Amino acid sequence: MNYTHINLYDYFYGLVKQIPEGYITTYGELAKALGDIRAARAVGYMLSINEDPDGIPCYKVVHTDRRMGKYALGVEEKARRLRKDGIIISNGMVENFNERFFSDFKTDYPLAKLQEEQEKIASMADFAGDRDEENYAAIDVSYEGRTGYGALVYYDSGEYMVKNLEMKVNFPYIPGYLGYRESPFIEKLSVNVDALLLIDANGLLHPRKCGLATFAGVVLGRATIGVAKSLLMGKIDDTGYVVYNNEKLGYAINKHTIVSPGNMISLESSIKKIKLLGKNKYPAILKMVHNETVAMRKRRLPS
DNA sequence: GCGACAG
DNA sequence: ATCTTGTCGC
Repeated sequence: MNYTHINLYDYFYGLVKQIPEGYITTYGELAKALGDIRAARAVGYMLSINEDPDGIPCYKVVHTDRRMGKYALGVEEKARRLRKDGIIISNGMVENFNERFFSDFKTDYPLAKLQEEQEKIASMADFAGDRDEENYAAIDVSYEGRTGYGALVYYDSGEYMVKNLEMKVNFPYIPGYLGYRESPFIEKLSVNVDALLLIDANGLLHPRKCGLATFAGVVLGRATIGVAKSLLMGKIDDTGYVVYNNEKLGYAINKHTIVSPGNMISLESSIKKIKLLGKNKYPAILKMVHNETVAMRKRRLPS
């Protein structure tokens, strides 16, 4: 199945260029123009790694509470550039904020559209049944800026096999949209690997029931289980289930091992599988693949 | 004012 | 995830 492959970095930098001369906006307002306020931190991140500070005027972006915010070339330089545009700065705060606030972005709210797509993908997911594969594989990705270092560790009758993949990413980390960032890695790494896929993320346990494990599972037509290291949403009840809106969407093997079904498997069967892999601990194969991605990144980053 | 916010 | 350019809600 196909899904939207948007370059959110390019789209975002295009929005920043829309801020008119003499105006400022906020991290949050840019996030809303992208289609989701939850992207506010990603806005700051994308500005921070912007390679063209003269072409893309990130100094025009400030905090919602009027604080000036940070700048790669230093806050002094940010203040200098803002003052040159007629923005009044005192004590690190924007004084003429209301008069100079720009929010009229020309946008079609891409993240809002991706949310609709996630709902559609979730409706195609299969959260029922057992799996009888003996073989399983785990996938993870580590990052340095826009470069992702992905790995797959495949277990087959006593043997471990490793695959690696280095790729540029066009989508930042935004809570709730991990599928759009990491699915390309899962797609390429899992080719010709006949195994149940363990994904370092959630599946069903997601605001739109479309965490990375589900997203990639449906898109690739593969069986997946999500194993996250922390809670995205919901509460762990006294029997270990993660409950959200009175629905059991996941299960906490422990505080740092949160299981939820991805695709072609039930929650109960997912729990059984992960418990089999390592008693009540985080599965060793996920630890292995994570270590592998970190090693890849450090190899490429001699420090 | 502090926590929530997959990776 | 890395090593830091956020915002909202309790």
